[in-house]
Amino acid sequence: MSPYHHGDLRRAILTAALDVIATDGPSALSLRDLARRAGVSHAAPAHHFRDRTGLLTAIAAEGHGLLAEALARATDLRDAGVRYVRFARRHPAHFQVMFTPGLLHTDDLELTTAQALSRTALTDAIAAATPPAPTAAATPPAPTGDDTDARLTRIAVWSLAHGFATLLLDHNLDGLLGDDDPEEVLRRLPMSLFPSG
Amino acid sequence: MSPYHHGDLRRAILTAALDVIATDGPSALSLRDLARRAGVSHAAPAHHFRDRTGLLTAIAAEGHGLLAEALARATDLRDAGVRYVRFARRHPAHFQVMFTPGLLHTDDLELTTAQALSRTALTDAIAAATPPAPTAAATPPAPTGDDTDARLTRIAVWSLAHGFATLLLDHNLDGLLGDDDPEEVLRRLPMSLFPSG
DNA sequence: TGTACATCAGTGAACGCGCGTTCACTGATGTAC
DNA sequence: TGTACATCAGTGAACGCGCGTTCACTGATGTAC
Repeated sequence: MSPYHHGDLRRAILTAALDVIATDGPSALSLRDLARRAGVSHAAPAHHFRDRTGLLTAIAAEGHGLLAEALARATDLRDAGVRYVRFARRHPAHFQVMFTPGLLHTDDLELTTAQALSRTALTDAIAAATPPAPTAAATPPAPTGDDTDARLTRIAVWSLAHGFATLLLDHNLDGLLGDDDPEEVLRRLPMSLFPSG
Repeated sequence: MSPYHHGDLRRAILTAALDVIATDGPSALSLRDLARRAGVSHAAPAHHFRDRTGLLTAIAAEGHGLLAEALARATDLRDAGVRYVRFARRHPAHFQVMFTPGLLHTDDLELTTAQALSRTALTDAIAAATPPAPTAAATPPAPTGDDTDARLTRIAVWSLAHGFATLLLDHNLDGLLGDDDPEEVLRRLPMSLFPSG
């Protein structure tokens, strides 16, 4: 019993870290604590992740991969937003880490690759969902180029989904949502932003 | 020189704390460090803020006061969004702290009072700006009560502004904004969400 | 104007703690021949 | 099938550090009489 080699210590530490982050935030992370949770000597984690930042970087990269995967299946723009928020709720620890570059080795190759993946996924969802027609009644059919429209749309959708997810995770919407299902509220939320539905 | 009494140690520590938070985040705060920065013995801060959490709670309360003040001057809904983001940019440390209840003494009276103030300010801005007419073309003139509309509007505007501010502060929009003024982009952003403009 | 006393703000030494890092090590695994 | 060797994963003792907290203290300020 208790063999010398752990089997999959890397995964075990990641899992423990996700647990800690989801409960107490990234600042509560300590390599020694994670080693303890994985039943391993305190110096072991350094073998797999150079340091705290390396560990967080690995989590962020994994998160971008998962997010890209989720967004790739989006059927339209509204669905992309819903999937974004769903991702944040299912993987709160990843979500909390992946958009705070101060915690990460921002030049890590694995990370930048995964980031590009999730960015592309969001851009694709928007490109697929927006023929150039805006729905605002007051403005004429968009004399500006599609690029500008797509860019503004992207910022708007991303901001909305990101803000909703952030406020939700930090319990700032509790009072406003009552017992309603957050996902359902989100779906009904920004009608005019989602012309495809 | 160097009189025994500091003069306004409380303010000095707050200022130092805001500086640290804006630079390295709330997790970088240590009371000893702040005492050092204020040129005061390390046990002094405890006189004014019981502990780290007490200090952060004071900052959050101050932040909600400042936000309420800014929002109270809003002329319409779009302006409220702009002011929200402007607040986040001018007071990044306050902003970072005030919506993460995990860092705070959530039952602190000063805090809850200030929170109520900023919430009211946002609600007022929305109530003033939205006669019950929704702009979405596909739906009939809103058979549901005004309350629902106002609630959804509030969540949408808040999410959008909050998401934009958060992404902006963490430099996640750098690539998308280029050299454009963030405030200007925000203003043009969500046309259909701001029927009054 | 003077004295006594309470209150408040800040001091500085001491404590125990958990942390990251280093380092020589040992056990397990795989590969070459 | 067997042996030698390299490589990798994890150990455990030791270190120095900054932290929060406690505590008896002292200097400054204000107020009552």
